[in-house]
Parts: sequence; C-alpha cells; structure tokens
Amino acid sequence: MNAQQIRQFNHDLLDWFHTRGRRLPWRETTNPYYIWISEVMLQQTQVNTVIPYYNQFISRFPTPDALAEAPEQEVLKCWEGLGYYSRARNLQHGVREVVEKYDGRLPKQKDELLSITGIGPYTAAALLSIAYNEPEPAIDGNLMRVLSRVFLIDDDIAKQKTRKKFEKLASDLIIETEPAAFNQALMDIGATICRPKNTDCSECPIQRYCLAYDEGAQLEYPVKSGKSKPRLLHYAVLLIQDEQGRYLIERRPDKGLLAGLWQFPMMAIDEYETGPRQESYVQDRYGCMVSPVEQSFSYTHRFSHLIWKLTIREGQGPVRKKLKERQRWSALSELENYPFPVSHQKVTEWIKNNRHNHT
DNA sequence: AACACGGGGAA
DNA sequence: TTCCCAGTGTT
Repeated sequence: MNAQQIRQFNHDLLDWFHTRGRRLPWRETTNPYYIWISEVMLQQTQVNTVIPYYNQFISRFPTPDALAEAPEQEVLKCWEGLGYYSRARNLQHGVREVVEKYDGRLPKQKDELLSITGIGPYTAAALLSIAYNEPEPAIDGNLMRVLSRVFLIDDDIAKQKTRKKFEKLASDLIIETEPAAFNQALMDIGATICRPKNTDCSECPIQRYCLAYDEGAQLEYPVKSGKSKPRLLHYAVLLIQDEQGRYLIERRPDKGLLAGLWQFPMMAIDEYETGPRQESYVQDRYGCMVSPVEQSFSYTHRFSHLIWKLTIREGQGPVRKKLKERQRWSALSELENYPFPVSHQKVTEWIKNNRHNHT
C-alpha cells in the first residue's frame, strides 16, 4: 500500500471501530494495571470467558499493592477455571517486581516492560499502545489471521519468525493518531468477523483491501503447521476419607501442570499392569486400601496437549499415615475454599450427586 | 526452535 | 469430535 492507501485503510478501520467496536470492561479504564490484568487474562482465552473473572479480580485486587501482598493461593482461587495458571502466578510475580522496582507504577519503556515476569512481546505492545498510546502493533493470533488474509501471507504462523514479519507489516500500517484503536479494531474484526472458519466478510470494514477475499481464499489463511496429537494418560482418583468423613486432598507441585492447585490424590495407571503394584502404592502412600478394579465412575478430561482418563476408586480401611506438608483433610463443604482444576471439580460434583455419607 | 501449559466455545 | 483462541516461560 502507498501512503494514501494506508491513510484510507486507517480511516475505514478506525471509523468502524468507533461505531461498531465492542464495549468491554477493560476499555472503560485507562489504568495500566487494569489493562495489564485484562491482557494477561485474554491470553489464549476468549472475551466472554474473561469478563466475570476480570471484574472479580480488580474488585478483589484493586491496586498493585493489593495483588502483591495477597497469598498466592488466594490469587489462584480467583483464577480457578480460567486455565493456564502460570499466568496468575507470573502476574503476581510481575506485580511484585513493579512494586519493588517502579514504586507500583508500570514503566513506559518497552525493554523495561519486557523484563517483567509474564510480560512478553504481545503484552508489552498491548500496554504501550492501549495504556500509553504509543504506535506499537500488538501482534497476536487474531491480527496474524486478519493480516495474513488481507495481504495473502502464507508464512507458518506457528513459527516465531513469522510474528516479526507481521510486526514489521503492522508497523508500516499503524498511524500515530490512535494506536490503541488500531490494535483493538483488528482484534475485534478477528474475533467477530474474520473468524477462523465462519467468516462474515460482508460486514468487514476492510474487505476492499483484502486479497484473500478477492480470491475467495479466506479459509486458506493463515497457514499453520500441524500440532501433535495429545497423549492419553490413565489415572485413578482416590477418594480417601478419615473417620469424620473428611476427604484427603493434596496440593500439586509448584511447577508443571496445574501447579499449586489442589486435587484428590491421583495414581497413574499403566494400562497393561494391574493389581499388586497399585495396591502397594496406595498402601505405602496413604496407609489404606482402595476398591479393586470395578469402577464407580470414569470420565475423560481433555487438555490441549494431553488427555486424562480418570477412574474413581474409593479408599477402604483405616488411614494410618500422617499427613504430609501438602496434604489436608477437607470436609466436602470446605473443598470450595481451595483452588481446584475443573477436572477435579467434576469429582466433587460426582460425590455430591452419588454419595450420601457427607459430613 | 520446540515444547509445556487449561479450558470453553464454535462448527 | 476437532479446532481455535488477546502468549509466555523453559529447555
């Protein structure tokens, strides 16, 4: 595009945004801290899912100090069900850095933003453009999809290098006047019009610039290399109760999958190995027996990169083992005080619906 | 550069 | 079912 076309492109884009752009809670504020929270929540998570979490979160942690001082478990509880829990941990870690190094105010330099835990290239650019009105293109999956169609770019968007290419392209398009609106307009188009499958080109304010539309090739873009199939893992979920009927729960390790969240004890099951080894595992670890092979309840939980097949087994006999640091007895009614992954919230629901020896 | 990391919504 | 998503940190 030449300079004149770029001006017209911006005009069409921004004009549409001001009349048809979405009204969202984090667009009602100029507080960089709130915008930061919204951007982190929106990573890999859709707007409608985020809205209630965002409102609750800023109400609970209205200032960087409030978040910095909160117990991590409380932050995770507010994040419960949102997924990618390292985002919450990194956000709090980053806020603590901001409180210590920058007196609680987000810096305005790109390199300083990038040095903060949880702020990567996208979030730094989003903060610069949305909170500080700097002409910085915020390249995410949405923008890459829209721009790959408009300009027929067939580079693999799964590659890191490709993001830089879009960065450069968008840098040439973005103008000084309204950088926040530029980014948010393209995000809104990506989310509501230029969708991955069901495109709605008749509503698109930049249809006249779109080369893919000209060729009817919208669905050929963006090009993205294939993902490997998720692995299947079998687990027994152990329902172990003490004499008061409380359930044994454990806190997961501080790193890795679902870090720091609570769950019922899980025992990996090798599909081709049964019996004695498992029994001794439970005996050693929890000091009780569990019901044998017959399953009371079984279901699968799908993550993006793996699948859990979970089968509930009930503990039997006295529990002698002393609790370890990361273990607790919890009454059924108290489980809601702990952050649980959705996969184990399903277990709680099953208990409530199928067992009657509650405490 | 490749991989780990959740969950919900859409088709 | 399958695919997708306002990414970042680790290896």
